[in-house]
Amino acid sequence: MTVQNGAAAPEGGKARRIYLLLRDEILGGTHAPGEALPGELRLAESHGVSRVTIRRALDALVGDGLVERRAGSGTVVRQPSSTPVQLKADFATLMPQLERMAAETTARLLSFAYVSPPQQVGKALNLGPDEKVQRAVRLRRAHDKAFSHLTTYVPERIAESYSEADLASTPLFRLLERKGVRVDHARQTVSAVLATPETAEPLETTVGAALISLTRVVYDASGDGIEYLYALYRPDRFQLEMLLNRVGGNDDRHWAPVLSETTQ
Amino acid sequence: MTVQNGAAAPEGGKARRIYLLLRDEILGGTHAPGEALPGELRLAESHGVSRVTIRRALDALVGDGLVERRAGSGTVVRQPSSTPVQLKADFATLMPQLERMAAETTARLLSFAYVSPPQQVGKALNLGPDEKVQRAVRLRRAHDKAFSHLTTYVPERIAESYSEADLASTPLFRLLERKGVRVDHARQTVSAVLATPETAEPLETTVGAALISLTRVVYDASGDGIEYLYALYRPDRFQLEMLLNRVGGNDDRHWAPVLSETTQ
DNA sequence: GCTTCCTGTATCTTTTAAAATACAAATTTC
DNA sequence: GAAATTTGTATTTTAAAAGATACAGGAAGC
Repeated sequence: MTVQNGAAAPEGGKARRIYLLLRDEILGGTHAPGEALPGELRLAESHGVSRVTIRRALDALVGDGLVERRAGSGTVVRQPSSTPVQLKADFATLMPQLERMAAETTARLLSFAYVSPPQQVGKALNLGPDEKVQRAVRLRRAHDKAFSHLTTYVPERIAESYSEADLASTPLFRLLERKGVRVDHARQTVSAVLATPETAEPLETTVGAALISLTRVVYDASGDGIEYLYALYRPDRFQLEMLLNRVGGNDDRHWAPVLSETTQ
Repeated sequence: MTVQNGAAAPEGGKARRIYLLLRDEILGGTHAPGEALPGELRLAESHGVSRVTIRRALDALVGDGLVERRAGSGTVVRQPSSTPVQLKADFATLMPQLERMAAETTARLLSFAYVSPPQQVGKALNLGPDEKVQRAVRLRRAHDKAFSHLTTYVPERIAESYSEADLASTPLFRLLERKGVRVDHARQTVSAVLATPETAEPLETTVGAALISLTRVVYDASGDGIEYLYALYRPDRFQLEMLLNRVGGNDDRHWAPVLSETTQ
């Protein structure tokens, strides 16, 4: 990553790079709705490319409905008429959020199979070398817009207590507790990844777009891994949010998450 | 984003796209260290490009020191010798973590100025139309490797109580409390963005790489905004982690974050 | 030792992207 | 209404990326 002595990273289409950057900035709020972007000539100069290239990037943004151009006037960020509702999940109390959310959202099962676990999954769940896992890939939509791509791995011995049909209708969580698994604690990690051809397509986005990734490993009371979740979220349609309070006395002031109801 | 009626997004350099994807997968653990990648021919087929293009992408990975190639044998993911230490921060108790971390890390001030706030910042801090803010951009390194890029906005009336030199030596947080600001609560949001030319360079990464973004707004007891933080993290050098416990009785079982010491 | 599967290397062609440039037309500003 | 600024459009040229193809050479399995 740091070492750049060998071959340099391929530059890649400049128009596309600028398209992705501008899109990111617009969705991220750097360019607020209603605000005019810098002129094409200015953009060309600041990005070190020709105006034609800037134009190609802007064409794509117009195609996405993110900006409007007016000859002679400028290019303006559109009001996000189509996505006024952005889903938010609270970090601190994640599950209840998700369960409540499940009412408004639909989940589609994209794939379902028993496979040998990827190395990292086997390690996290502490599986034997020949133990198999059930892998399920689901796509969640809200208001007919895909916002998350979930891949779950469950050890075969636990997974065999429910069917594919159960999974399609009931949250995995409920199924496990019904079976008598005593869910105890979990560890989750948040990161960022690029959309691949496999994940971009169901999420209705572009290869190379930034996605939030969340990895969660759930354990039972005895410390055995129960479930490995790898979730991808479109940052423009889903946010992970959390409230913190400053607590404690003078010597030990620190932050603690607010556990009450959802923010907002 | 969804609407693809207008101009399609520019395709962009395929070699670069594949380079970024493979890099992402390697750093994300999909291809474990020591494991052989699929052969060039296989990769070419699965990505729908020629072998030459795959080769260009792999060349760049070799240049980054992420993979090793052996003629006749294959291409293998290298053991990450250079970055064995990955920093982790706990979400639930973020600040203590950061303060402790500050001991091992260095921070460099990249820019310091009083400016008119971006629209989103002004709104979040509930500033008047002509109120200015102090903007400071800092770069954090650990073991000589940059891992985070921080931009903070503080209303002018609060910021004027400390100098640029203070900021370089003392955490912003301490400065505020010393001044008598009663830090009360905060709201933070995690997302994912692409590295821009401006952020990629100091973070020693590539334009178009995925970065974790964290936005935090800190309020005082009366609800006034004190600080707006926009942080970018390299996902390969920094992780946001959090432990959860399953708590509550039968009727109201839910998750609660573990507040004790760091995980790991 | 033979076969198979892989990477290394080289050349040539085709395709695509980017740049340079010029000018028309709409809009704002003064 | 003149000037300046901005987007719209078109053409030509240049540069870069991708593809197709062929063959040499190392490594592993049988």
